[in-house]
Amino acid sequence: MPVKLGTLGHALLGLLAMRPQSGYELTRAFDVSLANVWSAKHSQIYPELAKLKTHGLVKVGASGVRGSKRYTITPAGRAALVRWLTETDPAPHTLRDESMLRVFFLWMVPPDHAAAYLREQLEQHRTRLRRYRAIREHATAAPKSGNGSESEALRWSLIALEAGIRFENALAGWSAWALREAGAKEQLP
Amino acid sequence: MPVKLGTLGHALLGLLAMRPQSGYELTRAFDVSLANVWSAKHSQIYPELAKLKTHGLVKVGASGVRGSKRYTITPAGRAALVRWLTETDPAPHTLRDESMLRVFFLWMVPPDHAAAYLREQLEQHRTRLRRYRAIREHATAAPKSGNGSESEALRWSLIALEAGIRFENALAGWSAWALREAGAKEQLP
DNA sequence: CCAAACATGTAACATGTTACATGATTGC
DNA sequence: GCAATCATGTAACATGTTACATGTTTGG
Repeated sequence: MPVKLGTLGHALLGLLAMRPQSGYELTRAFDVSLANVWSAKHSQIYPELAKLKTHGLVKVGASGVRGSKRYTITPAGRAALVRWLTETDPAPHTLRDESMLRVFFLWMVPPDHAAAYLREQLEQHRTRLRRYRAIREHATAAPKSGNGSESEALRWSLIALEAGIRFENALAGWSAWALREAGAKEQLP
Repeated sequence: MPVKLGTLGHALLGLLAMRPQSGYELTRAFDVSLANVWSAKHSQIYPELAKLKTHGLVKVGASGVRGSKRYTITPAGRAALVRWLTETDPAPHTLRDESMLRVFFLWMVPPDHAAAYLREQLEQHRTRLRRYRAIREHATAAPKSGNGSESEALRWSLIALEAGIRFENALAGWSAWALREAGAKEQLP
């Protein structure tokens, strides 16, 4: 019977399918490119890599200069990843958004505080939007060589990035609208 | 020293601030209105309510006909909720979106499967969009009486709903764009 | 030399999910 | 009578976070 992996295990396999990496590099990947869709700390990643290794889905190659372990995906690992992508449905809606949850309860605080909250949300969405756009401009400008896997993976990461851009743009628009909508009550004497 | 509550505890206080409810009703609230921003199962809710009660943030009134317990928020509970809203920052970006994570790895599967995946995402976003719009149309049409808290809470839940509508709309647009973008490679001979 | 970044791991705790367990009421 | 819904709880397991713990290398 094959191992039952969670989302984290598959995410690690997906990152290793692009190129072999160390646990440290994988940890950084969760902090940067993947940060907006999934996150994981190194304390969760190292044990999970050990688990993947036990089940033959990855293997460790030569140690790097500072004692780093280079993990490589095995054919069995690739097969497991493709099965996950083709034969299982994404866990329905794992969205947990504390920022939006708070909006439901803003009627409890003074109107000026609610407005301040929305203004801050607006600023945050705009900041992320600028950052994402900068990344996109940078990535599409660079010629970017590499093996086939890496350039194909880059192509799809840009597609995901576009989702982030549209998402932040929509939510920035919403924040501005909500700010007007929230104030509407007070405008009237 | 005051209790340290997680997001769930505050979400329960927020729901109880609108009106007293039973654990069962709160469970349903997480399945419907709040489902898109936060979720919780009854097995997590009942113990958390007990914890809130222990710390005097809620109290139980008369039992309902089928042995249901009517939880009511206390002044201390309201104070704790307001403190959370005004004095703490939202946990930075708790977004976990398995559907979008998978997009990063779609280069691994045959192009027709990747396209099928995106088409399914498009359908799901459109479906939710229709559902949200229906809820908005229904809610804005109804006169909806109730106590002050409830109508103010409704006002803010509609503001949150608008975010959901704009979000699904943006992501539906993205899905359609991604479908074209993904196919672009194959079009060329 | 020393701080920052590289690099890996474990332990304790918090949160969240699935499965087990039980019983009452309503509508057909 | 019986199925669906209402109603509450616990136990076992899985996942995720914070804190503890240690050692290397590079660059200024």
